[in-house]
Amino acid sequence: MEYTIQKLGQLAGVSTRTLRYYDEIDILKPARINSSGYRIYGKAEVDRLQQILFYKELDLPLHQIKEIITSQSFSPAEALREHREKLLNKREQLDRLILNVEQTIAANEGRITMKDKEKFEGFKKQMVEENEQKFGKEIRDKYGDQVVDQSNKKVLNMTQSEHDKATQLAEKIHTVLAEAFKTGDPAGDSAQEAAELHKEWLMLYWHEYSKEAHANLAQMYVDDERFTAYYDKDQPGTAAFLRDAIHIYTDYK
Amino acid sequence: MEYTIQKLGQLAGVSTRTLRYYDEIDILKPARINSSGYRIYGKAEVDRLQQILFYKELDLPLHQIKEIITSQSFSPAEALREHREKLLNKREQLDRLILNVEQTIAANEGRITMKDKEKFEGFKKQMVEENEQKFGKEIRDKYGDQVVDQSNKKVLNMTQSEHDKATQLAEKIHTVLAEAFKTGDPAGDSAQEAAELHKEWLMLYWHEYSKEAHANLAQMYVDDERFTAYYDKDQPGTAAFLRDAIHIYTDYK
DNA sequence: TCTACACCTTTACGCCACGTGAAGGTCAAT
DNA sequence: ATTGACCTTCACGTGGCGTAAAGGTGTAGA
Repeated sequence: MEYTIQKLGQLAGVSTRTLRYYDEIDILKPARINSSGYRIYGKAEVDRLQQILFYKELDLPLHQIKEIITSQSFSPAEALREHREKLLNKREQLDRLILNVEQTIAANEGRITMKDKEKFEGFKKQMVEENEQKFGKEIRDKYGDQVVDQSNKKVLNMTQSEHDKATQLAEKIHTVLAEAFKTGDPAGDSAQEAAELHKEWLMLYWHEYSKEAHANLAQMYVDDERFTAYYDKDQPGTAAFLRDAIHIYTDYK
Repeated sequence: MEYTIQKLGQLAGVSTRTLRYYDEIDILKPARINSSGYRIYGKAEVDRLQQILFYKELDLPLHQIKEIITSQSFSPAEALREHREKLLNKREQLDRLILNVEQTIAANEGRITMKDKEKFEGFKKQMVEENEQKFGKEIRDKYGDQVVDQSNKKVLNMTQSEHDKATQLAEKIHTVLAEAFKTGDPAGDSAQEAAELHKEWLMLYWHEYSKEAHANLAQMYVDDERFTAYYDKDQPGTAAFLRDAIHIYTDYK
């Protein structure tokens, strides 16, 4: 199959200018030039263009791409494996970024707090601070995507009235919880009322309720400092107290 | 919390040059200038930089970003929701690209064939040819990630000797299958031998075997033209014949 | 056969988002 | 008092094209 410059451009989704530029910098030459001086591309050029675009997707500069695919030690098969690796990396980074956005939304709604540093998780391309970057992932691994995702997903589709209700409930939890915290008894009436209210509040975000998930989430409030900071901001120890109350409420262990 | 230009740069993973440029083009001004002329950034600037980087991740030019975040009708909360949407879109596209790479690898190894057009699926950003773009996804939805992923994943980590063995087995399947096809009986000895060999071959790619997955894959060979083309290339109808043989072999239905 | 129109060509200037000096001032520690 | 890590402005360079401008080519229809 032979292609003119425009045909190839449409096939691959690039402009004719781009193809001429690639010709100019000797990274993709046409298979031949016809009698009128038109550039004609063949099968090999199609594959080569595909290779180029793969590398471009990884943000490699063209001169490096040129080096790579013109080097005689270049193995297309191996290169593809590496591509795949790097794309999977990129997807992980994108996932971090999505997590970041979701957390920023949550932070804006007062469901968690965020440190300045955390605001930029997912932007950094390098693997510096690998620990830090894995933060979100660890939470997910430990408590399951279910907990993190569900609460994020539903809130993003809430109506205004639902949202107002949630805010009101959250405030009520706060006052009842503060009252209960003074008694120091997580099994007491007010603490159990807080746990009950917390369940109600949770139902605005979750589709299904399970005691186990509720208890897990309570533990997460203690383990994840961003949640802890939110609950502890008036009285340190409140997050742990809420966890205890919920664990009693849910008969956990 | 206050930051000097370098501190903010490290926090956000951008260069000081970038921050000075953002100052220059009035997209991100420091909170104040100290007595020595140093740029000092505060909390509001941190948040604004985060917004800018979100938009940059979506490849918006800076002047547009400026317009957006300086417009008084700009709602950060809504913007975040939109961000999330677009990032999810981007991830879908990335998934298509990964699928593309995996298919290219498979094509190179002769497990499927690929048309020129398909070589560029996933590069095109627009939603033209929506049907075509969903192709890979549909296969996944229909047969489950398990079937597609497992066969892709393991082959990418195969050693040379494993790979040689796979190639030999594939050839043997081909000859036995061609022989069986002549008899026309998918329940016959040679057809069942082909099915058995196909299972052996499969075990080089899969971690676990189940009759159901095997039967499903066989049906996919018929439904997905790329596989069909591979099996039918010598004798049309071979893919369907293999499916029948495997369905008998696995007692499917 | 003329004309329209969609192609193709080369040449050349422009642009964005910085990178990379150069030349010099500031700050904290030694 | 010196070092060295900061900061400043000014200014030129660059990558990967976009976008005319000016002209040649191919073919379908009047």
